[in-house]
Amino acid sequence: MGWHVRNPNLRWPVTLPDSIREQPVVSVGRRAKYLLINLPAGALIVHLGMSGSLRIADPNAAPGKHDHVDLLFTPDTVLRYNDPRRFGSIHWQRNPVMEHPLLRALGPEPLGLEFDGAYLKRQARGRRVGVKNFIMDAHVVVGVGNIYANEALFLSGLRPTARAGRVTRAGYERLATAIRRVLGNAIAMGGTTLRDFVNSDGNPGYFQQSLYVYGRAGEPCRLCATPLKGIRTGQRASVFCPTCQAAGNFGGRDV
DNA sequence: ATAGTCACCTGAGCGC
DNA sequence: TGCGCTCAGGTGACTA
Repeated sequence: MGWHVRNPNLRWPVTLPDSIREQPVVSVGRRAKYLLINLPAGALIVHLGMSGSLRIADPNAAPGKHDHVDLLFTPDTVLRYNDPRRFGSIHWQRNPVMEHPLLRALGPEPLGLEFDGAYLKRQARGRRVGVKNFIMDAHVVVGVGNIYANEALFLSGLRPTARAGRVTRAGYERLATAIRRVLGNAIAMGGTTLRDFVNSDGNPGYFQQSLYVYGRAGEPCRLCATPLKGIRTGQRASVFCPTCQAAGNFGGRDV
Protein backbone atom coordinates (compact mmCIF):
# COMPACT_ATOMS: atom_id res chain seq x y z
CA MET A 1 0.00 0.00 0.00
CA GLY A 2 1.52 3.25 -1.10
CA TRP A 3 1.19 6.50 0.72
CA HIS A 4 1.76 10.18 0.33
CA VAL A 5 1.87 12.54 3.30
CA ARG A 6 1.05 16.10 2.36
CA ASN A 7 0.93 17.46 5.91
CA PRO A 8 2.39 15.25 8.66
CA ASN A 9 1.20 17.51 11.48
CA LEU A 10 -1.73 15.58 12.84
CA ARG A 11 -2.00 14.93 16.55
CA TRP A 12 1.36 13.20 16.31
CA PRO A 13 3.76 13.52 13.36
CA VAL A 14 2.86 11.02 10.66
CA THR A 15 5.88 8.88 9.84
CA LEU A 16 5.26 5.81 7.70
CA PRO A 17 8.00 3.37 6.64
CA ASP A 18 8.76 2.74 2.99
CA SER A 19 8.57 -0.99 3.66
CA ILE A 20 4.78 -0.97 3.67
CA ARG A 21 4.67 0.14 0.05
CA GLU A 22 5.27 -3.46 -0.96
CA GLN A 23 2.49 -4.85 1.19
CA PRO A 24 -1.14 -5.54 0.22
CA VAL A 25 -4.05 -4.74 2.47
CA VAL A 26 -5.20 -7.98 4.08
CA SER A 27 -8.26 -6.77 5.98
CA VAL A 28 -9.62 -3.86 7.94
CA GLY A 29 -10.73 -3.78 11.55
CA ARG A 30 -11.41 -1.52 14.47
CA ARG A 31 -10.48 -1.19 18.14
CA ALA A 32 -12.19 1.53 20.14
CA LYS A 33 -12.23 4.52 17.77
CA TYR A 34 -9.11 3.40 15.97
CA LEU A 35 -9.44 2.01 12.45
CA LEU A 36 -7.00 -0.77 11.66
CA ILE A 37 -5.84 -1.27 8.10
CA ASN A 38 -4.13 -4.63 8.31
CA LEU A 39 -1.13 -5.48 6.16
CA PRO A 40 0.86 -8.72 6.41
CA ALA A 41 3.50 -7.28 8.74
CA GLY A 42 1.35 -4.99 10.89
CA ALA A 43 -1.33 -2.35 10.65
CA LEU A 44 -2.00 1.26 9.97
CA ILE A 45 -3.77 2.69 13.00
CA VAL A 46 -6.02 5.56 11.97
CA HIS A 47 -8.00 7.84 14.28
CA LEU A 48 -10.37 10.45 12.85
CA GLY A 49 -10.27 12.65 15.93
CA MET A 50 -13.12 15.13 15.95
CA SER A 51 -13.32 16.13 12.33
CA GLY A 52 -11.48 13.54 10.27
CA SER A 53 -12.83 11.61 7.31
CA LEU A 54 -11.65 9.09 4.76
CA ARG A 55 -12.92 9.25 1.18
CA ILE A 56 -12.17 7.31 -1.96
CA ALA A 57 -10.80 9.74 -4.48
CA ASP A 58 -9.26 9.95 -7.90
CA PRO A 59 -5.52 10.38 -7.33
CA ASN A 60 -5.47 12.98 -10.08
CA ALA A 61 -8.09 15.11 -8.39
CA ALA A 62 -6.55 18.16 -6.77
CA PRO A 63 -6.34 17.69 -2.99
CA GLY A 64 -8.56 19.88 -0.85
CA LYS A 65 -7.43 22.21 1.87
CA HIS A 66 -7.33 19.62 4.66
CA ASP A 67 -6.48 16.51 2.64
CA HIS A 68 -3.37 15.68 4.63
CA VAL A 69 -2.63 12.08 3.64
CA ASP A 70 -3.29 9.81 0.67
CA LEU A 71 -3.27 6.04 1.00
CA LEU A 72 -2.74 4.53 -2.43
CA PHE A 73 -4.41 1.22 -3.18
CA THR A 74 -4.27 0.99 -6.95
CA PRO A 75 -3.00 3.39 -9.58
CA ASP A 76 -6.45 4.92 -9.82
CA THR A 77 -7.77 4.51 -6.30
CA VAL A 78 -6.68 6.60 -3.37
CA LEU A 79 -8.10 6.77 0.13
CA ARG A 80 -7.85 10.40 1.16
CA TYR A 81 -7.54 11.41 4.80
CA ASN A 82 -9.09 14.82 5.48
CA ASP A 83 -9.07 16.44 8.91
CA PRO A 84 -9.65 20.17 9.39
CA ARG A 85 -8.82 20.18 13.10
CA ARG A 86 -6.00 17.65 12.91
CA PHE A 87 -7.02 15.93 16.12
CA GLY A 88 -6.70 12.61 14.34
CA SER A 89 -3.65 10.41 13.90
CA ILE A 90 -2.04 7.78 11.71
CA HIS A 91 0.52 5.31 13.05
CA TRP A 92 2.23 2.23 11.70
CA GLN A 93 2.56 -0.69 14.11
CA ARG A 94 4.27 -3.99 13.38
CA ASN A 95 2.67 -7.19 14.61
CA PRO A 96 1.40 -7.74 17.19
CA VAL A 97 -0.66 -4.63 16.55
CA MET A 98 -2.38 -4.60 19.94
CA GLU A 99 0.98 -3.95 21.59
CA HIS A 100 0.88 -0.39 20.31
CA PRO A 101 0.89 2.05 23.27
CA LEU A 102 -2.37 3.60 22.10
CA LEU A 103 -4.12 0.22 22.08
CA ARG A 104 -2.60 -1.95 24.74
CA ALA A 105 -4.29 -0.47 27.81
CA LEU A 106 -7.76 0.09 26.38
CA GLY A 107 -10.81 -1.18 28.23
CA PRO A 108 -13.39 -3.51 26.70
CA GLU A 109 -15.68 -2.73 23.78
CA PRO A 110 -19.07 -1.55 25.07
CA LEU A 111 -20.94 -3.84 22.68
CA GLY A 112 -18.78 -6.84 23.54
CA LEU A 113 -19.41 -9.69 25.94
CA GLU A 114 -17.22 -8.68 28.87
CA PHE A 115 -18.89 -5.30 29.28
CA ASP A 116 -21.79 -5.39 31.72
CA GLY A 117 -22.97 -4.00 35.05
CA ALA A 118 -20.84 -6.37 37.08
CA TYR A 119 -17.74 -5.27 35.18
CA LEU A 120 -18.47 -1.58 35.76
CA LYS A 121 -19.19 -2.14 39.44
CA ARG A 122 -15.89 -3.99 39.82
CA GLN A 123 -13.92 -1.25 38.07
CA ALA A 124 -15.59 1.50 40.08
CA ARG A 125 -14.57 0.17 43.47
CA GLY A 126 -13.05 2.97 45.52
CA ARG A 127 -13.24 5.50 42.70
CA ARG A 128 -14.35 9.00 43.70
CA VAL A 129 -14.48 10.42 40.19
CA GLY A 130 -17.88 11.36 38.77
CA VAL A 131 -19.64 8.51 36.99
CA LYS A 132 -19.68 10.45 33.71
CA ASN A 133 -15.93 10.94 33.66
CA PHE A 134 -15.60 7.33 34.73
CA ILE A 135 -17.44 5.92 31.71
CA MET A 136 -15.61 8.29 29.36
CA ASP A 137 -12.27 6.89 30.57
CA ALA A 138 -11.00 4.59 27.79
CA HIS A 139 -9.23 2.45 30.36
CA VAL A 140 -12.66 1.57 31.76
CA VAL A 141 -14.64 1.20 28.53
CA VAL A 142 -13.96 2.57 25.06
CA GLY A 143 -16.21 4.40 22.65
CA VAL A 144 -18.35 6.44 25.03
CA GLY A 145 -17.89 10.02 23.89
CA ASN A 146 -19.43 13.08 25.43
CA ILE A 147 -22.75 13.01 23.60
CA TYR A 148 -23.45 9.35 24.32
CA ALA A 149 -22.25 9.56 27.92
CA ASN A 150 -24.78 12.31 28.61
CA GLU A 151 -27.56 10.34 26.94
CA ALA A 152 -26.75 7.06 28.67
CA LEU A 153 -26.72 8.69 32.10
CA PHE A 154 -30.11 10.23 31.43
CA LEU A 155 -31.58 6.90 30.34
CA SER A 156 -30.28 5.20 33.46
CA GLY A 157 -31.37 7.97 35.82
CA LEU A 158 -27.88 8.67 37.16
CA ARG A 159 -26.49 12.15 37.69
CA PRO A 160 -23.15 12.78 35.89
CA THR A 161 -21.54 13.92 39.15
CA ALA A 162 -22.48 10.85 41.19
CA ARG A 163 -19.27 9.36 42.57
CA ALA A 164 -18.46 6.24 40.55
CA GLY A 165 -17.71 4.19 43.66
CA ARG A 166 -21.12 4.93 45.17
CA VAL A 167 -23.22 3.80 42.21
CA THR A 168 -24.85 0.49 43.06
CA ARG A 169 -24.75 -2.76 41.17
CA ALA A 170 -28.30 -2.08 39.97
CA GLY A 171 -27.22 1.37 38.85
CA TYR A 172 -24.43 -0.09 36.78
CA GLU A 173 -26.70 -2.74 35.28
CA ARG A 174 -28.93 0.09 34.09
CA LEU A 175 -25.99 2.15 32.90
CA ALA A 176 -24.39 -0.68 30.95
CA THR A 177 -27.72 -1.40 29.29
CA ALA A 178 -28.21 2.28 28.51
CA ILE A 179 -24.74 2.61 26.97
CA ARG A 180 -25.36 -0.34 24.69
CA ARG A 181 -28.78 0.98 23.76
CA VAL A 182 -27.59 4.51 23.02
CA LEU A 183 -24.66 3.34 20.92
CA GLY A 184 -26.75 0.75 19.13
CA ASN A 185 -29.47 3.25 18.28
CA ALA A 186 -26.98 5.88 17.19
CA ILE A 187 -25.27 3.40 14.87
CA ALA A 188 -28.63 2.32 13.47
CA MET A 189 -29.51 5.94 12.77
CA GLY A 190 -26.27 6.69 10.98
CA GLY A 191 -24.64 8.66 13.79
CA THR A 192 -25.14 12.10 15.25
CA THR A 193 -24.82 15.14 12.99
CA LEU A 194 -24.42 18.38 14.91
CA ARG A 195 -22.91 20.41 12.13
CA ASP A 196 -21.45 18.78 9.09
CA PHE A 197 -20.74 15.17 10.01
CA VAL A 198 -21.54 12.68 7.29
CA ASN A 199 -21.19 8.94 7.73
CA SER A 200 -19.54 6.48 5.37
CA ASP A 201 -22.53 6.62 3.03
CA GLY A 202 -21.97 10.34 2.68
CA ASN A 203 -25.24 11.03 4.48
CA PRO A 204 -25.79 12.92 7.72
CA GLY A 205 -26.84 10.90 10.75
CA TYR A 206 -30.12 11.56 12.44
CA PHE A 207 -29.59 10.35 16.00
CA GLN A 208 -29.53 14.01 17.04
CA GLN A 209 -33.33 13.91 16.70
CA SER A 210 -33.37 11.36 19.51
CA LEU A 211 -31.22 13.27 21.97
CA TYR A 212 -32.81 13.68 25.38
CA VAL A 213 -30.28 15.98 27.02
CA TYR A 214 -27.14 16.70 24.98
CA GLY A 215 -27.19 20.28 23.71
CA ARG A 216 -30.52 20.96 25.44
CA ALA A 217 -29.45 22.81 28.62
CA GLY A 218 -32.25 25.12 29.75
CA GLU A 219 -34.84 23.33 27.63
CA PRO A 220 -37.58 21.21 29.21
CA CYS A 221 -36.94 17.55 29.93
CA ARG A 222 -38.70 15.40 27.34
CA LEU A 223 -40.09 13.23 30.13
CA CYS A 224 -41.00 15.57 32.97
CA ALA A 225 -40.60 19.11 31.56
CA THR A 226 -38.16 20.19 34.28
CA PRO A 227 -35.61 22.59 32.77
CA LEU A 228 -32.43 20.65 31.99
CA LYS A 229 -29.31 21.76 33.76
CA GLY A 230 -25.95 22.33 32.08
CA ILE A 231 -22.69 22.00 33.99
CA ARG A 232 -19.08 21.27 33.19
CA THR A 233 -17.40 18.07 34.28
CA GLY A 234 -13.85 17.32 33.26
CA GLN A 235 -13.79 20.32 30.88
CA ARG A 236 -16.77 18.95 28.98
CA ALA A 237 -20.40 19.99 28.69
CA SER A 238 -22.72 17.85 30.78
CA VAL A 239 -26.48 18.15 30.71
CA PHE A 240 -28.92 16.38 32.99
CA CYS A 241 -32.47 16.52 34.29
CA PRO A 242 -32.46 17.47 37.99
CA THR A 243 -35.66 15.47 38.46
CA CYS A 244 -35.08 12.34 36.38
CA GLN A 245 -31.45 12.17 37.53
CA ALA A 246 -31.93 13.01 41.17
CA ALA A 247 -29.02 13.93 43.42
CA GLY A 248 -28.17 11.07 45.73
CA ASN A 249 -29.75 8.46 43.50
CA PHE A 250 -27.04 5.86 43.03
CA GLY A 251 -29.26 3.06 41.84
CA GLY A 252 -30.66 4.86 38.83
CA ARG A 253 -34.08 4.23 37.39
CA ASP A 254 -35.50 2.95 34.17
CA VAL A 255 -36.70 5.48 31.66
C1' DA B 1 -2.91 4.79 41.33
C1' DT B 2 -6.18 8.56 41.07
C1' DA B 3 -8.18 12.99 39.91
C1' DG B 4 -8.06 17.22 37.83
C1' DT B 5 -6.30 20.35 34.33
C1' DC B 6 -4.14 21.55 29.97
C1' DA B 7 -3.25 21.32 25.24
C1' DC B 8 -3.91 20.55 20.52
C1' DC B 9 -6.92 22.87 16.16
C1' DT B 10 -10.31 24.95 13.00
C1' DG B 11 -14.75 26.58 11.81
C1' DA B 12 -19.13 28.20 13.27
C1' DG B 13 -21.77 31.49 15.56
C1' DC B 14 -22.39 35.77 17.67
C1' DG B 15 -22.02 40.69 19.11
C1' DC B 16 -20.59 44.96 17.45
C1' DT C 1 -18.15 43.09 5.44
C1' DG C 2 -14.98 42.34 8.91
C1' DC C 3 -13.00 41.61 13.53
C1' DG C 4 -12.44 39.39 17.71
C1' DC C 5 -14.15 36.38 20.99
C1' DT C 6 -16.03 31.88 22.64
C1' DC C 7 -17.13 27.26 22.11
C1' DA C 8 -17.03 22.37 20.55
C1' DG C 9 -14.72 17.81 21.45
C1' DG C 10 -11.01 12.89 21.79
C1' DT C 11 -7.64 11.83 24.45
C1' DG C 12 -2.64 11.80 25.83
C1' DA C 13 0.44 14.49 28.75
C1' DC C 14 1.20 16.65 32.77
C1' DT C 15 0.74 17.99 37.77
C1' DA C 16 -0.23 17.22 42.47
